[in-house]
Parts: sequence; structure tokens; C-alpha cells
Amino acid sequence: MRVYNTLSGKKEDFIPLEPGKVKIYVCGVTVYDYCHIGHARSAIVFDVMRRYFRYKDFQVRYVRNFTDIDDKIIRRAQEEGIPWNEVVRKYTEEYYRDMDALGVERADVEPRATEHIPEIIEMVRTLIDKGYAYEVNGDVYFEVNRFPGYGKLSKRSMDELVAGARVEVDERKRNPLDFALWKAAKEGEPAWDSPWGPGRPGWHIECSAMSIKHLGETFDIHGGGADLIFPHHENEIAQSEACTEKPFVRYWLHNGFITISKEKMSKSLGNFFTIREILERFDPEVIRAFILSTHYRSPIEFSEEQLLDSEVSINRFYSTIMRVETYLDRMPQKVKATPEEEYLQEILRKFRARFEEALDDDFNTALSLGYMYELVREINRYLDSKPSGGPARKLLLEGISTLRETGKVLNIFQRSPQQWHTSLLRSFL
RNA sequence: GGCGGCGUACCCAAGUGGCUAAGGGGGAGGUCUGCAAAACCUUUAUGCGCCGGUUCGAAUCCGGCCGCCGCCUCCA
Repeated sequence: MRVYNTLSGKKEDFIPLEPGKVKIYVCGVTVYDYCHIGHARSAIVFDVMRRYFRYKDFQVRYVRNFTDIDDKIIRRAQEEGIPWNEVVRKYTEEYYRDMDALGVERADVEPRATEHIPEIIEMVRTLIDKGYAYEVNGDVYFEVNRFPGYGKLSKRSMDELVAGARVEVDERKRNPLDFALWKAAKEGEPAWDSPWGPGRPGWHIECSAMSIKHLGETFDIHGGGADLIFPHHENEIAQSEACTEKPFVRYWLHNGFITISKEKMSKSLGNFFTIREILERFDPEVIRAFILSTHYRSPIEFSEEQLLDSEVSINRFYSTIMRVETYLDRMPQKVKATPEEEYLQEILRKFRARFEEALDDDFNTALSLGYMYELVREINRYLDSKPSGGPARKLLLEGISTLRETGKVLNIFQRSPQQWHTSLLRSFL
């Protein structure tokens, strides 16, 4: 397998730390609002990677966190006049509702920052002891100048970062790029005791502490949206490697954005659609197929037209399944071979290899889908030739089961045609 | 300003040195059908933003130009 590693900027052979095993950490969401389609993309593409590793007989350990304490959560709690942990509870529940609907599997471990305060404190303490961090009035900052590799993931030098920085100047920091490991609590804010006084963890430290705890000091894959490359993942590398003195992650994988009118969909621009809104109009399988019809690193333009295209494609699949079922029910015993049989056999013979070749090449789901639709067409062509008898039955069933099994990797094509059609009718109402 | 990415048909999209440039949607024509739908077939890029260069050979590598986008600030 080959994967594109953001760290090296190229595709590399994937070699796991331990043969046959793969350890993956994916940055999840901050639970303070409903998820939008961009969150869905990240969740779905990494879900597919995980499923594909399993398909390839890897033993997968998959960790995806929830950020359950930060400024946005605190602000939202104040706005709604409810406790911060009530905000967390509510939006965690909503997250699961959306992701379950989209067929995103639960992670093996789903750690939360507030459940790892001791590990976080321990890590911050180590960083201070080693001289990588300093305390100022109850805040603790990581000193980026102390870490020689700073900028290696986002491919920027310190000078460039400082020159282009638009961050507000905080006089207490030794360098404007220094980032908070621990934040002192202001009046009325949720707080945990620490050697530096009551406070809460900074955003980046939780992912380092939790990934190291659940996957070890070095692990295989760390993923997330491309907008996390800087500063989040850059900071994770700095604090983790400073702390453990070992390489943190072997392969950094990042998914591209969803755009609206060519612009990045984002909270701050306000040009986003929630998963919930889209699910009112489209079947979840349509959303999955739409997202997987583009390579995970490329931008996808979100549009109704594209979703409708995906809907038609999936419909063709289920119509074919139904056609085969009906056909087999009425098919005569008498053996009738047709020339099309050879074509279908030929495409089936090559199918698995081509499917795997596509996904082996940096998870090219778009290409794998193309092969699947080619197989659908070949099955229809064979049906049109009106074959009959045992061998024909066997061949048709093989075609269907091949699509079903490979569909498992993308988690599409898993329902009955009846279920699909029922759901489709519902979306018209 | 710095760094990075992208530009393939009417739309989406795969393809990163070499067979006829996947696949889907849409359009046109056709087969089947009582009609229709579905399905299938044919067709829809001698060309891959533009101009040069390297090479026996380039969408694919190099240089320049044009256009679009992202990151540098919370962000999937």
C-alpha cells in the first residue's frame, strides 16, 4: 500500500510499526454545535481507511477523540445558560446521531480531554522539567524555539511564521508562536487543579497525551482535516517529540475541504450545511457515495446536483440487484449460455485485483467506485442476453456478492433494494 | 507578502512518461417494449488552462504566463 504523507509531501509505502497491525489516531470534533458536512467528510474517509485496513487483514486499533473542554464550549454554555458539561453531553449525542446515520463506525477508543487530566498534567510537567515549557501566572506555554523541528509538518520556517503571523501579541510569551499547554481558569470557568493552579488543558496537548496513552509514543497514522496541519498537528509533533524524544507519528494523513462556490466551507464564513439538513433531503448512503466519489485529498464542491448524481448511481446499483433477484426467480432450468458470459467472467476475474489496486494507491475510492459501476453495467449486459441454467445463476450470484463484499469497505451497497427504495421515496416527501 | 495545492468533455471525476485519456451524470441516436420506464448499445476531449522546453515518446517531467483555491487566526 502507498499513502500520501503530509510530513514528507509524497506517497510512501505503508509499513506499519508492527507487521499486521495498524494504529490510527484521528482528530474528532469539538462538541459545541451540530456537525457540518465537512466533519462528515473527515469521519467518512478515515472510516473507510480503517475498514480497508481490516479488509486487508490488518489488526486495527482506531482512536478518535472528542474535545470536550475549550473556549467555544464555555462560550456556548454561557450563551445557552447551561453548564458546560451539558453542552458536551448534548452535542456528543447529536454527533452520534449524525455519524451513526452516515454509517461511520464507532472508534475502538473515544477518549475525552477531561478524562485525561492527570496524563495531560504529567506531560506538561515533563515538558517544563525538560526546559521546553514555561509557566506565567498559571498559564503554561510551549517554547517553540526550543524545538528544532518546528514547522516540519506545515513546511514553514520559524521566520516565515513569525513574519506572517496575525496572532495577537501576548507580552507574556517569549515568542508569538508559543502556544498554551495549560490555561489558567478565569472567574467562573470550569477548572481542574494542577501544579500551576486551577485551569484547563490547551487544545493541542490533549491529542498528544491521549494518543500516546492509547497507542504508544510512536504510532502509525494520525489523521484529520487539512486545516489541522497548522497549528494543531505541528504543535502536537513539537510537544510530543520534545516529551518522549521519539518520533511521534509515522504517517500524517489529511483530508481536503468541502467547498461551496469554490470557497472553503467553514463556520466562520457561515457557508456551511449541517449533516442534519442534508439528511432531510438525501439518503445517508448518497452522502457517503458523494464524498467517496472524489479522492480524499482533493477539494469537493458541495452541490445538490452532485448529490443527485450519486443518488442516481446508487439507484442503478439497487435496481440491478432487484433485477437479478427477480430474474433468478423466473429463470428456466435449461442451460443457455450466451457470449456475454465470457465478458462478465472476465471482469469478475480482474475485479478484486483492480479494486484493491485502487485502494492500495492512497485510498483511491473514486477509482474503486468506477470499477464497481463497470461491474454493474456488465451484470446488466449479461441479464440482457437472457442466459439461464445453473452456471448462469452461479455467475449472477457471484457478481452480486462481489459488489456486496467490496461495498462493505466503503460501507455502501449493504441494504436490500426494498430498503433503498423505501428510503428514496421518503426523501421525496 | 511567504508557503502549498489545483486547472482533464456540457457537469462531476480517475489517470502523474508509452496500449484506443477509466467511471458516473446529462445530451443525441438506436435496440428491446403494446406504449412507457428500466436496462443495454453507439455517440458526445486527435486532446488534458496557455506558451515554450526535455524526451524516441508528456495530460503526466522542467520553465514562464493566466486563472482559481487553501494555509499563515478558531476550523474537519
